[in-house]
Amino acid sequence: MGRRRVAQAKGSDTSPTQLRANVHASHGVTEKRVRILQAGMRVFARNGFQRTSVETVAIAAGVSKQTVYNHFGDKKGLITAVVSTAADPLAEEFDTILGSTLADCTDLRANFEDFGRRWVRLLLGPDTSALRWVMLAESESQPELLAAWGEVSQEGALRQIAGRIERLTQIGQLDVPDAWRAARQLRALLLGEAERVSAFGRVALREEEIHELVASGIDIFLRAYAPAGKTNPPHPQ
Amino acid sequence: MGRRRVAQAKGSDTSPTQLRANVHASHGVTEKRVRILQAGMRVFARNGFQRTSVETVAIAAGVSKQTVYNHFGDKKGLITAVVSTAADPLAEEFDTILGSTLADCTDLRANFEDFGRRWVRLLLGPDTSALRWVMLAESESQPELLAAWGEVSQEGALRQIAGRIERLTQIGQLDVPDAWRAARQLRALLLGEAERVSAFGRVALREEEIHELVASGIDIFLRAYAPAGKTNPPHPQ
DNA sequence: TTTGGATTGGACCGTCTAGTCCAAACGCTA
DNA sequence: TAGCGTTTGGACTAGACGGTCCAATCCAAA
Repeated sequence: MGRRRVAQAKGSDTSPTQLRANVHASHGVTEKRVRILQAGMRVFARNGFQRTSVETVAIAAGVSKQTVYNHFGDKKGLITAVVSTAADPLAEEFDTILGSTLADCTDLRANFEDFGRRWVRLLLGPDTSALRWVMLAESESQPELLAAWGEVSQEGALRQIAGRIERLTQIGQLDVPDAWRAARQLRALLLGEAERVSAFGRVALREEEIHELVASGIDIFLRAYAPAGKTNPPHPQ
Repeated sequence: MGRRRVAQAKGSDTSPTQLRANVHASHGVTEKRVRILQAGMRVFARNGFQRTSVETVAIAAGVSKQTVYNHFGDKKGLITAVVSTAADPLAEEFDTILGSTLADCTDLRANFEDFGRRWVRLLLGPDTSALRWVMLAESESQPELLAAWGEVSQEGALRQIAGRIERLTQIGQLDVPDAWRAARQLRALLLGEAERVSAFGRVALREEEIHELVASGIDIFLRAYAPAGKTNPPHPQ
């Protein structure tokens, strides 16, 4: 703990562009740190936490091993930093998704499918699936890692979804006797199936797989919960 | 010419089981082997494959390390033997379950719930959840391990379930337009949710959790697919 | 009793890795 | 230019682990 530590300064800048050419130019304080985090993400996602040595990360980052230890203390600190850096934008993104879907609307099916696709993409898309797998696989040693990540698929997200379902029921667009249960069912249909198809995050889902999978889940969901009067149009494709 | 030396366990030893040519008396030959397998199951399930040394297994089995190597060649062989020993009864058990459920019957809901509970119990009950977790977590190094195990939750089982659903549709007890898709939905509702609740096999499911989870899954399934005429009685509880 | 495979204990090797330590080099800023 | 914090490379410790080798021993069958 007593190690000197550079300022936390966790910028929300996750700009895709990396490898800025300026070797020493602009204020190198956080630069090394960012490079280590990015390299860690790459190499951890590919090889797993346990099977990746600190030195490997250092080399991948073009940095000495000692620098890694200077910044993150020990391997556990490095892993934690990498994971939380990756998981940070997720909750926010989930709110964004929910902000524009599952509301009162004209085409309920299209709306739910849109939500489902974006939710699945968020958790199992190309950017996140590998790291998600690693976290799942090795969370035994660090269970707290899954907390931040899981937030967007756990109780917090579920509560919000249940709220939306309840409101849709109140305005007559759905006929759901138990919103909480329905939210869990929806998660199972979307994320459960997505996780299986993606081998629990080991392979990224293709867009067409996401489409089919979400269409299937939303179909049974609306078949079960669309009001009797509503037509519940089957997918036109 | 050396002594016995179970020579070159490396490459050529791809034979699944060395099938001890039981040169010896009936009892002693397999006894050590069985003890090693049982100990391996215990200790692997608790600590994982990678973090458990061969010597640990040997000690837990009350056997010398060399004996383990004599029987299984190397660590990979040991793991494979342990897993397949555990997974062996699963497929058979699934057939048993399916043999007595999802057939023509009077109470469809009770029948489906019975099937669901037994399926979930088979894959995530107290006996199997720990080992399942370990397999899932460490299948990166040995993907083939999941094959035998996954058989009861993968395509094979799914095909059988789809067959049952199709027949039930033909005799008018269900109204399912796409049996294959419905089978996948059923799996997501039952196993997907069960896996999440059990933290992907890390903790065994309690019987009441299984009950609630299966009741929920079957409820939406029948709500979606019960024929319009059928009453589809909600769970009396 | 002899025989020979099965078993044992333990030394041993090579490799990998987390983490430490340090002196020299570097680069920014006063 | 001098000072000061960061970085670097590399040597080093300590421990874990897979796997091998071997001499001694056990034990049931012939």
